[in-house]
Amino acid sequence: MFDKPLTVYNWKDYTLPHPDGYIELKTPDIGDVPVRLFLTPKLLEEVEQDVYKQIVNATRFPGVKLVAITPDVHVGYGVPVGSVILTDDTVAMGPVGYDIGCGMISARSAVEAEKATPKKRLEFNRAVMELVEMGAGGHSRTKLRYISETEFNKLVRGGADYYITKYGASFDRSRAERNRIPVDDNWQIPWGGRGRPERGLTQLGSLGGGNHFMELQRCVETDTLFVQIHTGSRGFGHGLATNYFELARSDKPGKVKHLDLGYFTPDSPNHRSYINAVAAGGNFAILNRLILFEQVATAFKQVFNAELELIYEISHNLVQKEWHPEFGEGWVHRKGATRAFPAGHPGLKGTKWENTGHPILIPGSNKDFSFILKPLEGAHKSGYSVNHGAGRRLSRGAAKQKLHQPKVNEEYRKAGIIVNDNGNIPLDESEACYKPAEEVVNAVVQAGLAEVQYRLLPLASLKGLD
DNA sequence: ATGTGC
Repeated sequence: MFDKPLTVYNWKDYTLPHPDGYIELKTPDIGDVPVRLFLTPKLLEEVEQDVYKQIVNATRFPGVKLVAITPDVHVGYGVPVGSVILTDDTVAMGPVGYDIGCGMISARSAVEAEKATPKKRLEFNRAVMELVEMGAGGHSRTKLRYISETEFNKLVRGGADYYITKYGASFDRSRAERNRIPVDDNWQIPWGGRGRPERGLTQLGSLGGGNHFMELQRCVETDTLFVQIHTGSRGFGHGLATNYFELARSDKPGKVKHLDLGYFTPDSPNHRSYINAVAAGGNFAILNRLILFEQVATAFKQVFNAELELIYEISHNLVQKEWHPEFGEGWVHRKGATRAFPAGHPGLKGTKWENTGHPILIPGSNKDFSFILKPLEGAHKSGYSVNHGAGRRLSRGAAKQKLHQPKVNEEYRKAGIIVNDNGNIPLDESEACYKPAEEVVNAVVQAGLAEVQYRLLPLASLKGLD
C-alpha cells in the first residue's frame, strides 16, 4: 500500500487551480483521492520535494476520502505537518503526530499596549520564568509534579472538568474548544514500552521545548495586551504515540514497513484503544494549557495588575469524528492543522460559537504577526481546517549554522522584543526560521476558508531551550 | 515534539 514506487517526480506540474480557490493535485500516484492544496503559487514553489511522497502516503491509508494541505506545510513523520486527512473508519497515528493534543490558548486584557514598556516586558518574562518550567525534559513546578498514578489517571480521563472540580478554576473556561475528550472506562494507559508515557506523570504544567512558547502581544486592532500559549502533551502524548506505532506494527506483521505509517482499521481492538489514547493525550494537553495559562495570568496580574480573559483554546493535533457535507461522517485527522467550524456547523451546536463560528488561533514566529481568524462557510473545502502556524522554512541545523547570533540579537533588540531574560535569541526558533505569517494566512483568506479578526505583534516571548 | 542515542 505504501511501498508502491512513485511514478511522478515533477509533481508540481500536476497541479491545477480549482475555481473554489485551492490547487488540485492529480497524479497517478494518488489515484482517485481528492488532494487539495491550500497554497498560493508562490508558497507551492517553496514546498520541499519530499512533501510529495508524504502527500502520497496520506492518500494511501485505507478509506481516505480527502487530503487537504495547509499553506504552512512541511515534512513530518510519515505525512506532512499541515495535513488534514478524512477517512471513513481507519484511524492512523502519523496523521495525528507525536505531540497528541498540541495546541494554542489565547487571552486578552483591557490593558493599553503602551503600558508594556521595555522594563515591564522584561519584568513579565522574569515573572513567568519564576513560575513556569520551560524546556525539553522539564518537570512541572506545580504541586501536580507529585501526583499519584491514580490521580494522574483521573486527570487524563476527566480533563478540565475533573481539574476544576478538584482544584478549582481561576478563570472562566467556557470559551474553550472543550473541557474534556471522553475516555472509555475500560481503557488502560499503556505504561512502559518503548514510549514510556509515565514520563508525563511529573510534567503536567510545563511548557516543553521546540516551537512551544508563551508570548505577550499587542493587538493591532484594539491596541491592548494579549497573551498566547502553545504547548502539548509532553512526554505523555509522545509515549502514547510511540507505543501505538509499535502496536500497529505487531497488529499487521510485515504489512506496516514504515513505522510512521501505522494505522488501525475497526477490526483491530487497538482501533478503539488508540482513539482512547488520543482522548487521554488530548486531555493532558488541555490541562497543560489550562495550568500554564493560570500561571501566566498570575504573572500578568503581578506585572500589569489586571486580569486576562480567555479568547479560545484549541488543539491542532487530533483525530476526531466529524460530519462533512461532501464526505459524510468520518474521522478527521489534523496534524498541524486547526479546526475551523463556521457559524451553523453542527459541531458547534449548543456552544457560544453556534452563530459566529469559533476563533482560530494561528501563531507566527516570535518576531512576526500572530493571527486570530474567524471561519467562513467555505471552510468545508479544506475539511473545516486551516493552517496551525507560519510553517518552518529553515531547519534547526541550518538556522544555527547560517544565522549570526549578535546580528539576530540586535534585530530583536531594535524591534523591542524581549525573549526570555538575557538578550540571547534562540536561533533555531527565530524569525528567519519561519515563513512570513501574513503570506501564509493570506492563502487561507484567498481560498475563502476564514477571515482575519485580530493581528497580534510580539512584545515579550518565552521559549524553553532544547 | 521528545530527551536520548547517533
